[in-house]
Amino acid sequence: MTLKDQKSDISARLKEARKLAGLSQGQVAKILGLHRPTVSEIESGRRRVSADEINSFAEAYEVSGAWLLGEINETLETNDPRIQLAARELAKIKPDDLEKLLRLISSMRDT
Amino acid sequence: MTLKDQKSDISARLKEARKLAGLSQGQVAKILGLHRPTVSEIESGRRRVSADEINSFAEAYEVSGAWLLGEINETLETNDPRIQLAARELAKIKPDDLEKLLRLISSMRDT
DNA sequence: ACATTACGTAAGATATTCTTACATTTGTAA
DNA sequence: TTACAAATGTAAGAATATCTTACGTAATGT
Repeated sequence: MTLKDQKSDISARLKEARKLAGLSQGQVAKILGLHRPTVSEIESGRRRVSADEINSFAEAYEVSGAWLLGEINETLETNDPRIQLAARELAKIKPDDLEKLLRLISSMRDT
Repeated sequence: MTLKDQKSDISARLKEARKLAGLSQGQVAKILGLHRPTVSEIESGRRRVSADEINSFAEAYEVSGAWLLGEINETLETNDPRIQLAARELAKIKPDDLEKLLRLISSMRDT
């Protein structure tokens, strides 16, 4: 699989975000501790971007990492008979723990 | 800079999310088109994770990429054994139903 | 036009990742 | 416990990607 075939085009968003931030590739390279050609390669989609680099870019450009990833909010339907069965399983968990669990899961949940 | 020094520990979240999804490394590897040792290396922090891989993991585990990036505040003690136990129960529920279930319970929680 | 800054790219050196194989751990049934 | 199976960890050479420096072109401003 070539790099160009990758579905999510983070490179375009990185380039767009950089310009919105009013920064040059050289400035960004210095901030992130990269070489300038590396930034060029990234924005042209010839070089991958790691998780930590995404976070660094997001901070430098003041955008969310989620936006850089191209995450799309998806809605979903809530009517399914199997839910009630699953809910009965959940009911076995102690209320105190359930509260914590819900907070954990909701923080992980797709928006 | 070694890989372990990277501030955002996406590897730990990937491992946690996989277990919550009830998947083995082998299953995940097949879904994402990776070799199983690669998943192992990723979860141990010895291999980087690219932007597209983050999106793929997020979809497979049904968590947000933002959470995998560590953007969402982790206010919870995830090493609490009681929560791990509860999470194991939740892992038995089919991923498709999990999100629906969470919505149901969230709506019940508000009173 | 000239100077300066920004950006793209080439090429060899370096580093990472891939792939296969084997080892270790963990879970489970006899 | 022992034995077996499944899951995970890891080693090592091959394949690939990235780094680093250098040079070239395009854009911008004076």
